[in-house]
Amino acid sequence: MSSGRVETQRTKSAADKRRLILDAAVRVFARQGFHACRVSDIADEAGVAYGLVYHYFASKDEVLDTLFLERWNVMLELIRQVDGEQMPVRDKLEAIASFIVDSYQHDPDLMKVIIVEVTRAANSFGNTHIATIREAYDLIGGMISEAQAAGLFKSEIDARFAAMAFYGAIEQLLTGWIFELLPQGPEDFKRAKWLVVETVCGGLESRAGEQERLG
Amino acid sequence: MSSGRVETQRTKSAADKRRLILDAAVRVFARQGFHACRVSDIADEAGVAYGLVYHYFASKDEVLDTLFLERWNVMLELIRQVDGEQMPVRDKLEAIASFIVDSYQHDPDLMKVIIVEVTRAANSFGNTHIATIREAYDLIGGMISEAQAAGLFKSEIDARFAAMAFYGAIEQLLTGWIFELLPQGPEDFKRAKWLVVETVCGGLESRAGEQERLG
DNA sequence: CGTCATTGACTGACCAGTCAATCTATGTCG
DNA sequence: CGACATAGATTGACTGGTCAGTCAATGACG
Repeated sequence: MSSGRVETQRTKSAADKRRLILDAAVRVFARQGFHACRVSDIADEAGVAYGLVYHYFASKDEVLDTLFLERWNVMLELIRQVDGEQMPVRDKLEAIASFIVDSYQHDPDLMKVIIVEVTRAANSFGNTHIATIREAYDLIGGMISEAQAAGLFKSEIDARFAAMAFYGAIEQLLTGWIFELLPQGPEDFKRAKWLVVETVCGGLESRAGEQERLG
Repeated sequence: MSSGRVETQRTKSAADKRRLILDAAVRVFARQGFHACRVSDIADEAGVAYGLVYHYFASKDEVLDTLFLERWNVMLELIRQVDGEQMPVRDKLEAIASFIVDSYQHDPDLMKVIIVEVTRAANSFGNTHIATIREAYDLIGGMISEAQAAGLFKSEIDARFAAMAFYGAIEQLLTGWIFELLPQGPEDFKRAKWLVVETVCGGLESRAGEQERLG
């Protein structure tokens, strides 16, 4: 029992150091960018020796890979779960938007790193993880496709394109927050979740506007 | 007259070298990424000596700055022009979407570089050019705001957020093409222009779907 | 004492930017 | 016309600094 506790303690302690480094890396990557920062910056931020980073990770790249995969897999799980449930498309899309916005609200640095250093980095990490990234797009595309088959969504708009537009709209809101171009109070986050879904599903046009255009 | 022609010839020739370097840089940046490429790669690609790059540009950064500003300013001009014209919002937004999609179709490498290396690079070039980038978002936001004031667009959706969602949707389509996740035939480009506007203005929901949701 | 965690000085490679030399085109003047 | 002058274009070897990754030594703990 005592040895078990101690064992757990030791393991936990080791795991904590690893996490300490990961969390420090998030802050450093967010502050300076992946390329602009040195591995020693991460070690310093974590309060550990330079070499320890290489005890837990094979390379600087692997640190970012780990951060990305950790978060993206949680999101994939959420999307898969939502996908399996019986609920209106609109609610499904709102659940996804909510998750992403909540992720940003909870850890803006991490989401900044993921967006800035991975999902758009077509020549480096983005390319490495393209299959994983794509999975999210495909799942969303599937949901939209289903809604189209059910007659709830227009069929003229290719589901894959619509999925990208939807995801892109969300990511750009985060980008707006990252660049401090959009207000980010609790109320703004809450409204943003609804706003993206309303824009993409219901459209920006008011009933009157739409009628005017069509009439 | 003769000396004038010769003068023009010389000037043009010098300008051509500069352009040669810029065009080569686009290809190299698109292929390898800004950070991963060396200045010598640009020189080699352009078929000029290493030092000549520094005759025309103060630094590697300045090459990318130049490429970005050249293109972004053309876009800003287009948006301003559209903004000043008397035409339906939908057509204005479609003009913008068309311009961006056409830009990609005409020079995918350049748009890849601008999106990947600048508009999302929150810690480097994106931050440098944030004021210029923002101008585009603001102009689009202004158009949406006007449409809301005229009762054509819903007023519940903050115009700045809507503008980001709209722009983000377009940029994500380009990202989809860049990562080769979306088909990119001439027909796909044509439909994409319409699709983004239809999604954002009219919404994905079919009349039947919307009625079902509301009823 | 054996195992794993931790340390940080060191190395080897890499590359942006410099610069002195060379070339080319044009202008000028005897 | 030809010799010389000037300025800008062009060249590429070189330098100085940076930094990812290594490793031998030390510490902690059972």
